[in-house]
Amino acid sequence: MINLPSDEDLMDLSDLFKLFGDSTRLRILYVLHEGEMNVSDISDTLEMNQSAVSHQLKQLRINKLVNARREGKSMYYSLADEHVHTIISMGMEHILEE
Amino acid sequence: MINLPSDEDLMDLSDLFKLFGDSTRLRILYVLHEGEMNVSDISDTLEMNQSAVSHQLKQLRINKLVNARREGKSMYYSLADEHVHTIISMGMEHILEE
DNA sequence: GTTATATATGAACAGTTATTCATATGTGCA
DNA sequence: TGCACATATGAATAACTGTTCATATATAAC
Repeated sequence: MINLPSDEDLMDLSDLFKLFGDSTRLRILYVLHEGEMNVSDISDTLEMNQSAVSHQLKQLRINKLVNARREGKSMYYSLADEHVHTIISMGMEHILEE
Repeated sequence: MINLPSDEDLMDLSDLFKLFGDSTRLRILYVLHEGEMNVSDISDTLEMNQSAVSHQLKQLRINKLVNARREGKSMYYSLADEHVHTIISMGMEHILEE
């Protein structure tokens, strides 16, 4: 007999991985791995539309992959969790191996 | 200055994570973590359409997350890579923590 | 208050994707 | 060869998702 996680956990888990399944969000996570950064600097660094960045940051925030803090007019984002780095590293190992 | 992976690597990486971003494929991977299994048994275990399972297995195979071998009329699938297990475990830790 | 800057948000559109159905291919056996 | 079983595949559909544009909200300085 096979011991599957509950449907709820499976949904949560696939929702989590969906976040990593987009190269834009991966780029944002890579940038934040260097340290916290505000929205305009992220947009400039990645040469992306501010609105697109903001939409993606919202998803990352809701799913607790990043933290946000306000400083004056700016919002600074940072990685929330060491798992983020581990998951990306494992994935990178996989694709680079062969 | 930030050291981003190449665009190609980022695409490969997001494509890899997309595979984990679907609860059907996660269920298949969980089942295969118990050991190799053929397509009909996977379909029965997960109460899924045979065609749907086959389509998903094809994606997993193309992306080298599973191996396939034929035995008579049946095709037996198994996990291809220890990274699969590590990635899922890290994800599960993340969602269960809080 | 007004204005400028920074970020967030809603709606719309285009592109992608999982599932289903029907059918094809492959294998074993009589 | 013919038939049954196992799996794969192509097309169609429905649902989802990322980006853009326009605009709203928030903060600071005046």
